[in-house]
Amino acid sequence: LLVMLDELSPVPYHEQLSNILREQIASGAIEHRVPSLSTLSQEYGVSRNTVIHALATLESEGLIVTVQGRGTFVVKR
Amino acid sequence: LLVMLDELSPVPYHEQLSNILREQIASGAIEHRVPSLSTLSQEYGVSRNTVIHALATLESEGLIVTVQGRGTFVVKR
DNA sequence: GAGAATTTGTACGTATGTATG
DNA sequence: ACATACATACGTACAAATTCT
Repeated sequence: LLVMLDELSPVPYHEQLSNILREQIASGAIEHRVPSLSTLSQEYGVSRNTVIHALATLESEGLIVTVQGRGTFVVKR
Repeated sequence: LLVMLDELSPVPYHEQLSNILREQIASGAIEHRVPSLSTLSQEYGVSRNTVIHALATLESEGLIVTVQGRGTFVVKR
């Protein structure tokens, strides 16, 4: 169920992760809340900073919003 | 001539820097090429990562483009 | 209300890789 | 080949906001 990152791919981790999450949002697999930074970091085996990078991409695309102290959420459209 | 960052400000460094650069682009003080990461890092006394953060903001706004190995450039409009 | 736990935000230093000149 | 310049990624530390006990 959990798509893992490919360390041999030329696509960087942060981009692989944003691609995965974008797809999960599009498919409805993630409906409301995006897992926390720590959770994503552990599940995908990348650093917290890398997760932040991935989420920043999705936020700049307007797909999610992050709220300090609360979490990260899918933008309804 | 060089506006320095305010360490007491609640506005984070990366945002102060992106604000400064945005203004310099708008005013024409930076016409074509944005100083290198190392230059900005040294001049403003912040880390390379912080400069990258600031530039990423401007790039997401479409104001600049960064090209690996070449540099960072103002987008003509 | 107080305190702890959770969660995102900022920032640094470091290392290595990739692309250009 | 060498220097320059951006790209990715890690670990770490602390701050700020929210939520839970």
